[in-house]
Parts: sequence; C-alpha cells; structure tokens
Amino acid sequence: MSEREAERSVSQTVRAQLALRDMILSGRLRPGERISELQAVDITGVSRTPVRLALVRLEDEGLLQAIPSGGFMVKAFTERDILDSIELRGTLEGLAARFAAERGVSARSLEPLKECLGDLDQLVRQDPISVEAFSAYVTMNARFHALLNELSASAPLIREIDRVSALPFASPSAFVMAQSALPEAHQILLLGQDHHRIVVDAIENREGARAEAVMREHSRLAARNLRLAIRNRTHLELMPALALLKSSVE
Amino acid sequence: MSEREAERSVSQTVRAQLALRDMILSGRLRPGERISELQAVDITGVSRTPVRLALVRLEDEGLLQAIPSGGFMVKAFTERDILDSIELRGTLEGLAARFAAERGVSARSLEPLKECLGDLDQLVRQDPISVEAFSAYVTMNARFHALLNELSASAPLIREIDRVSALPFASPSAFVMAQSALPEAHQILLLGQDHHRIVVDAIENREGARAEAVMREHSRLAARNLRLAIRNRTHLELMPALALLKSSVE
DNA sequence: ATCCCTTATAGTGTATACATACTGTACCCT
DNA sequence: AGGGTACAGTATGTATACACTATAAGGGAT
Repeated sequence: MSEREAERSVSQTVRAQLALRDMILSGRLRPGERISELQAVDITGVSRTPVRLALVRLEDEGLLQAIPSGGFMVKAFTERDILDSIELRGTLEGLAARFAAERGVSARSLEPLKECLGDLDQLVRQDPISVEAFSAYVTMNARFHALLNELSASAPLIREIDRVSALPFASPSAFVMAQSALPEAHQILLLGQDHHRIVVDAIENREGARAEAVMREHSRLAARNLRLAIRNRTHLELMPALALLKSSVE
Repeated sequence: MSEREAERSVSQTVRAQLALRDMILSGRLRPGERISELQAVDITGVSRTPVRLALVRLEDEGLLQAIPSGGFMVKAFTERDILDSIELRGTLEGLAARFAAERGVSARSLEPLKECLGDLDQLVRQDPISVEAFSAYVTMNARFHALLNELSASAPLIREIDRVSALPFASPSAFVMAQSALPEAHQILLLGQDHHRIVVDAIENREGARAEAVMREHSRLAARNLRLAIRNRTHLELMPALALLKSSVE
C-alpha cells in the first residue's frame, strides 16, 4: 500500500489528532498556549469539524485543557504532576497484579507472559546494551505490561490504566530511552527485570499483596530514571514528553 | 431567571448530553443498543453537530462504546465490572488519602473536612433516619469525599477519581439511597461514618498506610450495599444505574 | 489623564448540505 | 436451491456558511 493510500485510509479526525499531538509533544506548541480552531485548521489542513473532534479527544487524553469561555490550551504539567502520574500508574498496575493473583490465572494464560519475560531476559543479559537492544526493550516491556494488565480480567481497570499510560511521561517505557545514556543504565534495567520476575512468581503463587507491592515499587524506577535524566540534562532530546513541563528545564 | 432563559444559557451540546444520559440511565436506551446520530437528533431536538460532541463525551464518560465501523452503542456492564469499578475508586481514594497523610496538610485546610464530618455526625445520629436525612447524607457525603480528594493536592489523581466516580454505579453515594430501604441501613451508615472519622485522624497524624487502608475498606461498603440491595430486589428503582447491567436483574 | 462605552475583530457554537462507507435485501446466475 | 453480486437505503465523515459571544482597542466624555 502506498503512503498516499495509507493516509487516505485513516479519518481526517485521526490525522488531525496525530498532527496536533506531534506539535504539542515536540514543543512547537508551548504549554499554556491557546490553540484556536482556525489555527489547528491551518496546521492540519482539515476542516473545522474533524479538528474540533481531534481537540476534544486530545483534551480527554490530557494533553489539552478546556478554557471556560470556550476553546482549548496546551496543558502545562509540573514535575510533581509527572511524578504523581507515574505513582498513579504504579498503583493501578499494582491493583491489576493483585486481581490476577487473588482471582487466579490459568497456567495457559500465564504462558505468553513467561515467554515475554524470557525475551526480556535475553535483552538485558547483554553488556553493554546496544541502542537497538534498548529500543527492542521498550517494545517488549510495553508488551509485558499489557499482558500483565490483561491478566486482571477487569475491563474497567484496563481502561483506566490505558488512559493513564497514554500520558507521554507516565507510560511504563517513558524514560527507558533516556536511561540508555546513563551510566547506571544497565543496573536499573536489571532491577526492573527482577520486578518483572517477582510479579509473575507472585501471581503464580496467588500472593496478592506481594504482586501489588512489587508493581508499585516497579513504577518508582521510572520516577528514578526521570530524576536522573533531568539532573544529567544531557539527553533531554530522548524525552520529548518534557516539552509539557510548566517551567521548562531546558 | 425563567426556565426558558436557563435552558438557553447552556449549550446545545450539554443539553444533548444530559438528555441522552437520562435516556440511558433510565433504561429507555438498552445496553448494547446502537444509538444512531439521527435518532439522537430526534431525541434531543438539536442538530447533528452538537449531538456528535455529546456522543463523544458520553463515550469518554464510559456510558457509550464506540463501534469499530463507526457510531456508538450503549455500554453494557457486568456485576463484576461494577464491583471492580467500586474497588478502583476505593484504591484511588486510598492513594489520595495516603498522599494527604504523607505530605502533610495544614490545620487550616483540614477545617472544612472536620466541619463536614461534624455535619455528617448530626445526620447519622438520628434513629430512625428520615428519607430527607438520607438525601442530605448523600449530598454531604459527596462533599466529604471531594474535600478529602482535594487534600491530596494532586491534580492528575483528582482528575482520575472524578472520572471513575462519574460512572453512576461507582460514585461514593451510588447505593446510599438504596440502603434507606434496608433494615441494616443505620448500622452501615454508622460504619461508613467511622471510616470517615478514622481517615481524618490518620491524615492528621500522618499515618499514610492507615489512611490508605481505611479508604479502600470504605469503598467495600458500597459493594456490600449493592449486593444487599440486589438480593432484596425490592427497591431497584432507587438504583437507576443498574439499567446498565448486561443481563438485567429486574 | 483616567475611566467607560462603543465598535470592530476573532473565535467558538450550531445547522445543514454533500460525500462516502457500510449493511441488508433482492434478484440473478450457476 | 444456494450463493454471489448489485443496488438501495441508511449511517457516519466532512466541509462550510451563518450566528452569537467574548475580548481588546480606540475614542470620547468627565
């Protein structure tokens, strides 16, 4: 399929949403800045109707904020907001792990998770870890978390986790790439992988409290990465999400 | 202000949203049923543009589900979904209470909460409790929970709590009115009020774990109410939210 | 000089017409 | 008789014109 056809296959609304999200995350639209519908029309090239839907969706996503008198502005986040969002995700993933453990999961449904765990093991075993391996880790890590959440078998919970993780700085892999530039990188990856192993073990043995606790702690690794990366300041380009910070650290 | 003027003061979008929500919660639109935009236009009397926005908002709210090929249908919930949503709210409110306790709150900001606690005390002290008092309890209870959540001083967390609580069966007061018809009513209300007292105490003494645990347990009261009310089956009209149940219990 | 009022402008809210995609049915061909 | 295709009807997707509201700037009066 040609690129042109591929572009045609998605709706104008989705296209506008992608374009605007890109503008926001890349920092070309600054936090606090108002986005008028006409401006968004200019940016995206589609008409006001789909632009409006895209803006509503982005508000829902948490990237935009409604202005009381109408219209939208780019949402600004404090560092505290980001840390809280990470803690929030950890809490929800902890609940998912506890549900899985307490309610029990079949050996069969645990298989894909264990397989994923093995793949991650292969990746973190390298020393030093190549940039490609980091990239592969991000993908596989996202898969691991998705599988884990599904084990909760709770549609309302999964819905909320997906929602929180949609924030660019709250997803499980948000700051993994930033790690790749840090000296502590390998050690942190090994710690994270140990958490993964523990949570699978806990679920298998129906240890709800343990499963919940380790997932909460797991999210703290992301918080730690964030702080390290900000302090080092060297590889901010690996964390586009920080464009949303209220008083930019750059 | 006349009713006509009041109606004019809200946008067509909001009006459509209210009308459709009412239709869904009252059961006139059944779970799984598709809502076409034209049908929604007939129901609400506004044109397709605001109807569409209202449908998107209701999807976001969780009452509707997008159909892959386009359009929306009324979402159906299982009893498990409802119980999970209640647990979810409890977990989030627990996190809010822990944040408040760990980070500390000023005596001044705790005042409104204590005042609210006192008002609730007055209400539950009556025996038997009048229906009016039950109704007042619902209002005051909602206020207490809102104040508590604000003490977390975490915008991302409050946002999620509000979102989850917007589900008609997950809010802190969802099944309080149903209680009013139960013999166990007064006892359950007293238990709930004790939870309220404990969480304030825990926050004051910066006992994060205790504050979190009691809010989690607190949400279980709602789950208990739900089960009791369903078993008794006598006052289902007090719980309009149950219109969303997949295989209706009626 | 300052404050208020008027006016112009830009932006959102709404309605509607047109385009396109999907679905179900009926008819025809095999 | 069964299956496939074509067509009609209905749905959503999109563009645009018009209406109304908020806001800011400029001019006049005090």
